[in-house]
Amino acid sequence: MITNKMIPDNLDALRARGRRLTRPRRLILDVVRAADTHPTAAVVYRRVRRRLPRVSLATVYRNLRMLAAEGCLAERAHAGGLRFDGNTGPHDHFTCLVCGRIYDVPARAERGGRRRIAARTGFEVLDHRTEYYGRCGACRRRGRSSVTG
Amino acid sequence: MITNKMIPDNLDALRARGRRLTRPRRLILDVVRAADTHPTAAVVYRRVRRRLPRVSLATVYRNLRMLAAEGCLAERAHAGGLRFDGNTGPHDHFTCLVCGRIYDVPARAERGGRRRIAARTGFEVLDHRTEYYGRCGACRRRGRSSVTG
DNA sequence: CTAATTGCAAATTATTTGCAGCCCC
DNA sequence: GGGGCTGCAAATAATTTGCAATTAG
Repeated sequence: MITNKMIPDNLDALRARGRRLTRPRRLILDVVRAADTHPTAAVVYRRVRRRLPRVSLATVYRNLRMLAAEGCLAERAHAGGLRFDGNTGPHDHFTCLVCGRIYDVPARAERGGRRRIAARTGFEVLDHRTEYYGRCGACRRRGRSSVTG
Repeated sequence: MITNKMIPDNLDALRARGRRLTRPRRLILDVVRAADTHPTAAVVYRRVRRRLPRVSLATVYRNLRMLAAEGCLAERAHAGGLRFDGNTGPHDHFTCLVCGRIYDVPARAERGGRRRIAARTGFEVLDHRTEYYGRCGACRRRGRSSVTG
């Protein structure tokens, strides 16, 4: 089990870089970190507004982008828009083709795949990421087909 | 080396499904298949119009989506918009962080990663895909840093 | 204090849709 | 010749930006 307590709170590092820790900013980061699956900007916006109703969508977008640039969270392009991931540690993703939810799964062990690509292509490989697709436990139990919905 | 000759020309299969092989449709598929890297809808649109200047952007979008649904090409969400891939065989991708180009690379051998995920999560894993990130050969030779551009 | 940050509204960008006419099969 | 397809233009959806007012440090 991974909790936020185990992840060093890089808010102080942010402050050191001249970023201010405003109420909306803290809350946006909290919401993303507390999220079960990987929320879109719109979802973050709705959750943030439950506690701070004056926050604008523009502020949510600005902060999500800034926090991603600062390494406090990860930004990922998806069909239907960007999604944000409060887990910055190494891990892979599983996308349920039925319900669309995206789950974190433990990272696959690295067995020289990067080196192999580099050797074959002459490219400099700096990072890699694996995505899995299928049917999650909940949808499986409900007997929902991944094709017919 | 994989060539289009080895991929059965599923245009006939399309026709069998009641789809018509119009001039724009053929050309759109040709353009995507002939593309070096993975074009956006806008890029496909520009290339198609070089040969068929009356084609509209809406037609390009409609056909890209339809051809993807029919399995003639693959659609992938990326920062900056959707991209399309004429190579429907199994392969992974390498994204150059300097120039943004996306290259096909041979698929990593499957070593039980899917089974492992299934065992740990109880999910039904149907597919998986690995993305590599780094600096491509051209950008490397030009000495462009992946950070400073 | 004062520069970063915000809310609001308007601007961009990406993608989809409605519909009358066109053209594959 | 009839229904799928197309072009055009207008509609949505997603994201960004300008700017005066606000606020953290």
